This record gives sequence, C-alpha cells and structure tokens, in this order.
Amino acid sequence: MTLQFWKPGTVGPGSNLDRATEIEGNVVASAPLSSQIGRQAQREGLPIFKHRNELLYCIERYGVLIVVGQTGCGKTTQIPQYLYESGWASSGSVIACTQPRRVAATSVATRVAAEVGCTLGDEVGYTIRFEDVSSKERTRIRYMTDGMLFRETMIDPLLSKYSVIMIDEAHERSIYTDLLLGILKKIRRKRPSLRLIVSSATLDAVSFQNYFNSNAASPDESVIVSLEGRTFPVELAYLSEPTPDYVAKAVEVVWGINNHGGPGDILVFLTGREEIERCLEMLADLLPRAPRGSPVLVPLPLHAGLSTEAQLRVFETAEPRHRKVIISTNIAEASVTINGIKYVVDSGFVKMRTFNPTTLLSTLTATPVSIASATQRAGRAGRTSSGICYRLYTQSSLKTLAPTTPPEITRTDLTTPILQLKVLGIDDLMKFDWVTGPPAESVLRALESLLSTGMIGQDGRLTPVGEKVAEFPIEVGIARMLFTSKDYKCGEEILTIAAMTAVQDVFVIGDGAQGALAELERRKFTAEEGDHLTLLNAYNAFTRYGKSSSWCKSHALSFRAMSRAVSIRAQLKKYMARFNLPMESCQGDAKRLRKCLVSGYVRNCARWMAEGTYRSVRGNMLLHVHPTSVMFTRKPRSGWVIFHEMEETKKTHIRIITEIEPDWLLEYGHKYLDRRTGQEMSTT
DNA sequence: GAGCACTGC
Repeated sequence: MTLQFWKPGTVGPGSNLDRATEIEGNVVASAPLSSQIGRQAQREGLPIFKHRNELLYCIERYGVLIVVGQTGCGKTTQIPQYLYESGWASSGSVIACTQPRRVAATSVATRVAAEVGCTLGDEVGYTIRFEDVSSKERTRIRYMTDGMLFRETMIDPLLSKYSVIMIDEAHERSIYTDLLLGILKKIRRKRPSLRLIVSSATLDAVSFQNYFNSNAASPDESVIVSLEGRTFPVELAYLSEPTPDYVAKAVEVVWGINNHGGPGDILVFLTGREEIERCLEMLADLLPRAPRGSPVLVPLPLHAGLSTEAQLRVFETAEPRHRKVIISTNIAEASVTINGIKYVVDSGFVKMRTFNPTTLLSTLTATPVSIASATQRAGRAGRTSSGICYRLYTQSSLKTLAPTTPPEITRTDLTTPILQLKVLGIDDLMKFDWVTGPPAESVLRALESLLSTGMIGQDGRLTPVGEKVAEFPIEVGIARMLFTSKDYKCGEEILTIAAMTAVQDVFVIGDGAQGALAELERRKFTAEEGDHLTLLNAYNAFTRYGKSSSWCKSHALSFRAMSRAVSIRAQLKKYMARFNLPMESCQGDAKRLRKCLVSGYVRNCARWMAEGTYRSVRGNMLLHVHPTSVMFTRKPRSGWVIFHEMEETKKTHIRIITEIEPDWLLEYGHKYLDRRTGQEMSTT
C-alpha cells in the first residue's frame, strides 16, 4: 500500500482508463485541493518518515480521514492493523470497520486474523446479523456490517468502546452508511477523541470532506488521503453509433472477442433475468457456428435469483481451450468478484428501485448507469492483468451520465429509518445533518405513516409502543403486527409470517417444464385465504420435514431462503419474549390471523375490480396481481385484500396477498390525516 | 395467464 497525496484526475493507471476518467477527474478538480497533509505536517514541524507514519499522523491530527483508494490497495485490511499496532486499541478500546455487505465483513476479518496470526474471533473478529464471531474482552479489530453498527448506536449512543471507526465503501451510500455518518458527526462533537475514517471513491471524496468541514467550529476537521493500489490498465472501447438492442449487440461483441481476441474470460453486464436468458439463448444459437480453432464458449448466467450452486459455477476455472462468458446483473459490479476476467461488456444500464413517497409506490426500471458505476464495471477487467471494456454506448453519451448513483436514502421508504432515528433522540429531522438530505416529501410521508399507526404522537415524539417497535429488526408495519398478535392470540403464526415475508424468492421457479412442475409443488402449500397463509404452510412443512435441503429441492422451495426465515424467526422470537408478547397459537383460526395481518398492512389494502386487477384504497391506483401469488387466478369472495408490497415494473404489481373483510379495516379504526385539510380520512 | 436489480437489521 502506497500513500499518495491526492491529485485530481489520477483515478487509475493505464492510458485509456485515464482518458475516460478525465471526465470524472474534472468534476472533482473543480474543488480546490492540494497536499494539505504535507503542508500541515511541515507547519507543525513534524517529520514524515514513511507512508504508514503519514497515515498515522493524519489520524492523530485530524478527526476525520477520507481515504481514497482502489480495490486491491489494501485499505480495508491494512489500515485497521496499522492503528492496532500503533496503540489505537489499547486500554480496552476497539477499532471498528464497517462494510455494506455481510460476505465482505466475514471474508476480510478472516484474512486479517490470518495476517495478525490470531484465531478469528480473538483479537480480530466480525459481527453480522445472526453471527457474532468476536469477543467482548479480546477483540480489538472488529469488522461488521454498517447496519450492525447503526443498531449498536441504539444501545450505546456515543459508541464509547470504539476509538476509531472506519466506514468502508462509503461511496456506495447504503442507507445505513448515510445514517451512520450523520450520527458519527454528531458523536464527534460530544466525543472528539473518536476518530473516523471514511473510505470512498475519488468522485465522492470532496463531498465527504465538505460534509465534515461544514461545521464552523472545526472547518478543517477532515483531510483526504489517496492510496495507490495495484490494478492494471483497462482499455475502453465505445460504439460509434448507439444501438437499439444492447442484448443483441452484447452477443455480437462476445462472439467477436471469442473469435478474434486473446485468452481471458468475459463478463457481460445486463439489467435482469429476462435479458440474461435472452442473451444466453442467442449465444446458444451461435455456438454451433463457431469457427474452427476459436475457444469453446461457455456461457453462464449470474443473478441473485439463482441457487447457490448455480452461482458458484461462475467461479470454476474453464477447461483448456474453453472461455467463460458470464452474463450477469449488477451483482458482479460490487457484490461478487470473479477472477480471470479480461473483457467486460457493459450495456450501460442497471435496474434501479426508486420509492415515490406520494404514491407509496416503488418503481423498478432500467436506467443508465452513473459514471462511477461504469468505471467500477470497467475495473472488473483489470484485476489480474490489463483488460478491455466494451461499452455498448457512444463515447459522447458519457457526458449525459450522472457522476454518481443517487444515494439510497433519497430513493427509499424512510418510515423505519426515521422511527429508529427518533429512538436516538433525533426528533427534528429537517435539522438533522444529512450527508444528502432525503426528499422532504419522503420525510413527511414517513412521519404521517408513523403518526397514523400510533408510533409517534401529534407532538412528533415516540409513543411507548413506538419505542419498542423501533427495536425490532424488521419493517414497522410487521413489527406492529407482532404487537397486535397479543390481542388476537396468534403470536406463533404471525411470527412465522413475519419471518417469511422478510425473505424473498421463497419459491424457486424455473423456466419451461421445470417451472410448471414448481408451480404444482407450490400448490401443495396453497391456502384458500391467500399468500400469507401459504407461506405459513410452507414454513411449517419445512420444519416438519427436518429442514432439509433435499426436501426443499423436491418441493420447489429455496433452501437458502427457508434457512434464513428460520434465523429471522428465531431472532424476532427473542424480541417477542423481551416485550412479553405471548407465543400463542391461533389453533387454525385463520380469521383471527387475518385480522391481525390487517393491523400491519393498513397502508396496503385494495379492492377487487376485474380479472386480476385491483384498485388501491389509498390513491385509487390500478394494481395487478403478481403471477407468483396464489390470488393470481382467484377472485376474493369479499372483494378486499391486503398485500405485502407493490412495485411498478411494466405494470404495477402487488405481491403476497391475503383476502380480508372490509369491516376489519374499520374495526381497526385506522385513519389517515389529509395533509391539505388536516381532516381525518377514513380508509374506505 | 405471466414475472423480480442489489443490499441490510
């Protein structure tokens, strides 16, 4: 790891990547930056010996260190060790390093434990949901998910056991990263001895610095440090003309590489399963026409919906004279790293979910990637040697791309996060020091929803039940449902339903005949009342038959999803015990169960219109039943349903649906405040 | 009669 002062425009080595990133460089270069550290150290008469010491000097001198470095520069593994060796973890304090993903936290911890020469969980450990491999007494370097550290602030608001907190991959701007940064800035005002390291991509470094320096009392709170890593140059190629069909174009490019390019595997970025399958079909059609002497092309799909074993196939080394071509979603951009990739083919699109606070509708649409994303994708070709990235768009369209992807906090339902901030005593949300402020409408709607469900009072303060609900590691509505299960005496079943709705892709659907077979299997669990009870049946069958993976396979269930549901259920059960919520069974009384469901889904009710379409009670939107629902083929006798979620893709779909009686809605007495008139609106 | 990018507590 080499420490360098930050220079605008030096994102990565290699001629072409440099040229391409000049656009990125210019964005950053508009901010005045120089080698501040060097000057500061000189002024204070401090000698700079080594890179490592420079870094340690910076953490001593500045409260917040913004570290810019490419993947592979060792920042995640080395910086915590430097701090540890130089005494930052003495007298019982801990160095934390957060990751946005669980796998990253575990794999990095494993590696660092080996480097330090200790058993994982001793001096070096990790903490993720359901897995705490760390010791309260012995662990000095602790890798964890950002969500876990956020949760810890609810128990220890000053995070007093930590001396240094490193927020890694901060440029990804996960919602927990953003919430944490806001809280950590606040904590540092009360506890200036706490040091912060924010690891970021070049593009975002200045905005992070501005964020931390915006405090008038300490205008030079932070400093940017750049680390040089070992990556290889990636040559960029663009289309001269835009393409109307990037899937077909990707096939063409892959075919061209295979027949004329040197050795090395290919990674193609498309947006979703449907495109991936179309691409695989087109490649399969071409395979018999391969010219003699060219490598045998081995196309492999990669997306989150695949089983674990299908996902693992992309890591297998291709046989001699074979060439892997991995057709992937965005999962390969940051979550999954495959070695040996020499060529990247980038469609330039990604599916992004955006929440509309006015309609409460999430939209999932293919949108152009940001420059940051495009750079990250290209970098996937240069991890082990130099590579080439074929971008399926024109070079001139680069300037129409956004520099970075909008942070998750601007695109998501804030009901649960805002409830959690309230637990931390952050009541005035408009005044909270956000890294990026969420849309005002999102905040208002979240508050409105918290008010209407009794989580906060008219004064905006938490109610006693709100305080408890906030602690549950699950959405507000579902947590609330767990509380009302006491009244309906159905804690046992509601808990299972809560866990099952929290995992996705429970039923494995293949294509063609396999899919039809899976459909038949799924019908075995089907409950008359709808999907929630169907999920309950599936879970109960899973436990009855010994929670086995082979049983799942023969019943078209995802073993991964089911096991996760078991963990979530066990965790939620502990919270239920803590709040004295009884684990009673409804003894097959589905009516009680459904009434309880209504309490959690007051925002999500709809009325039957015609042929698989509904109108939402709120907003009168046209809704289509998702084909995976057991309600897809059936009309609710009462004409009314509640649903777990709605999402707009080509149509607006509702998923996980249960039939209810309309008077249950009234019985529950939920009312919404009309924001314009201040009048209470009935739900009917 | 037709479909869901990716994470996290």
